[in-house]
Amino acid sequence: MRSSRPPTMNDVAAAAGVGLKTVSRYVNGATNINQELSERIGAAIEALGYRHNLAAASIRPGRSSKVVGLIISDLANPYYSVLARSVERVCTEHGYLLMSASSEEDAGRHRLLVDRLVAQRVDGLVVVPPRQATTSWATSTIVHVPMVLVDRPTGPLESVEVHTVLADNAGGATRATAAMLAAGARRVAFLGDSLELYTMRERLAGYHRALAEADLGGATGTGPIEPIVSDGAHSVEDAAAVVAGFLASGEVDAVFAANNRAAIGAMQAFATAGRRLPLVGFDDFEAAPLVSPAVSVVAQNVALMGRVAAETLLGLIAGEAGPPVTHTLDVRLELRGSER
Amino acid sequence: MRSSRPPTMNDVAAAAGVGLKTVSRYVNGATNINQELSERIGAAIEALGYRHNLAAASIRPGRSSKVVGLIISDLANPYYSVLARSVERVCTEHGYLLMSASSEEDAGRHRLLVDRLVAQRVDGLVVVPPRQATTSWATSTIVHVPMVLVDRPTGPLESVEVHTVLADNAGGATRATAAMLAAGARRVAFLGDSLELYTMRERLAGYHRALAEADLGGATGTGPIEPIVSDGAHSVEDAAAVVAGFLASGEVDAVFAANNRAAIGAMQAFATAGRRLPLVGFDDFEAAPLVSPAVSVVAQNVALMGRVAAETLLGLIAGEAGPPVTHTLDVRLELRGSER
DNA sequence: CTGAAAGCGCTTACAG
DNA sequence: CTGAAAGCGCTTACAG
Repeated sequence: MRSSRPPTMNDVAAAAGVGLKTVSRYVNGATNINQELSERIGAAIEALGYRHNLAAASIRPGRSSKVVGLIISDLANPYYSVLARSVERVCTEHGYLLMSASSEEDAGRHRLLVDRLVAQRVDGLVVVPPRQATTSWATSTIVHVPMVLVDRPTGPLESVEVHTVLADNAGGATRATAAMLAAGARRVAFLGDSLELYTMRERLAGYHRALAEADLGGATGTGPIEPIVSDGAHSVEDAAAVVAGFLASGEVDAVFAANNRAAIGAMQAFATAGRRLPLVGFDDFEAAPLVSPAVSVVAQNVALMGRVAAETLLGLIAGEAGPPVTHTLDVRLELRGSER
Repeated sequence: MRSSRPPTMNDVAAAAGVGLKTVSRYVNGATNINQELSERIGAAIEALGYRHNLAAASIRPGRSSKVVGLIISDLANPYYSVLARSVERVCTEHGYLLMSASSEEDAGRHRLLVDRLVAQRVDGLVVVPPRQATTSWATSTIVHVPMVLVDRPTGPLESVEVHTVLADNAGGATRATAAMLAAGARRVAFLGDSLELYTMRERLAGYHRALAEADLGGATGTGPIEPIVSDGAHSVEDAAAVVAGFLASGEVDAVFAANNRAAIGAMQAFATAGRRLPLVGFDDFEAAPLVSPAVSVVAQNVALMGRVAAETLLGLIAGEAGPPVTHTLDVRLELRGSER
């Protein structure tokens, strides 16, 4: 089916009886070409089935590949697929193609992907940093290719500043917790995933702040509010089990679910137990507005995060200078009923 | 930050005082290299910060780029992101990188993406065909690069057979419709998206078959069952409006929602009206098991479709011959309660 | 406006 | 086991 050797620009030049350079200009859309030569080249390309080879065209240093790399945790996770789509959209607008890869939250695999993408000579990288980097990967990568971080900042090992796009995790968590406190809850539990995750640490800090502010405000009038913290919501099942425990203990009267797996697990536990507690989740999810009562959430503008990251990267690629900046994007508290 | 000219293999060879070829062997993992030279090369690479240039390495004809292209409708759609993740996983297992792009169901953009990916010299393509191709894009593409179709077959304009991975859309629709008929429904409506979509036509055909079989079986005993068909469920809102109409008319006593936007729209219309009809959807979705009653669906094994497509493509790339085959994967009827 | 030459970073036969 | 030469498909100065 496929011929042994695909036709090259040289073949086209020979067939059209013109110089190689003229074919190159034709293919690259130069306008000032003799009408007749132009037609002969077009015919030769058609007849030979010639396809321009962008990979060959881009090996010359300084010439960009017009490909951007994206490293996320897992493309099947809606959070990351929306992010990827948003990055892709910006790339498309600027004539770039996207190469995306899932690190699966594995630092070794993350490192491998960075190296591979750099070897592939992408023009730049949008990266969700690995959970626990054991090497200063960002510092060594930034030397080779422009890079923007998203969702999480660099780790403590890094000795370089990088452009970063974050959501206001702490602020959102504070508002979510405060909403339940305002509705009369007193023993609000934090239900999150591993505190190795930057986003979880931030959300936990925000939760603590809300409790402290309620104390100061004398909102409850009966002494300090004790935090109740679980970082065991690695999966929906784990989260459901923890919440079942909350229900059984009788010591919890509201739940701040710090990611959407936690929120869904809580919903399952409520359904199983036949009774519910006030609930606010972090990150919106498809089912949230469809159940009864609809689940209140802190919603990140994921598409905007992707757009800002991609536009920042494209700016860097285009040569924009300036010190690295961290964008912290606002989140939205979506009150739908479950907070009371 | 980035030096003017990145170091090349030649620079490494000079710095290490060895031939270019030896550096090439070192970089490509050849084992039979003099220990001392090997160490000098390693040190030079480290000192210079050399990175292998895969783009340059792959321009030689016959040498693969180890990159696979994927064209889907929209990466932010969970159906496609799960498909993409599955393709990515197989690629990873075989040392390939994935370049994915969203066609947005636009034939022109689809064509552009195919051309761009071919120009980029991907080793192969996994493609969701465009809804309404006005050119024989598949026929002309297959000449340049191995290709596997997924979710939909080639259009009528194509004069070539291509490996294809499909779900049993018609069979699933028949079973979904039959389940509601069996539960006593008599006026089951089909609620789908544009019939320009292959999958919609197949699901509609399956729906008709279920009605015809019920007639033959004398399931209702009161004459032929009349089909009620709407292809207006382009969005959740549209679907909700159509279902609101069904409820108001009193002429519909069950709904087969032929995609998950239609199912979600139906749920919203039920919630608004305060009463529901038996419902079965096509394609599982996150909220389906979480609502009450839980929504019954026909579930495709999307991950398996991606895997089969990717493995077929990698086989083609590896040189496996044989006539194109169409894989039609089974779907699963997930009965959760809403069918009655 | 057009072409022959040199070169991009790398690998592939070919000698040693 | 190692290296100098030729070549991959293309673009970039440089002449005309």
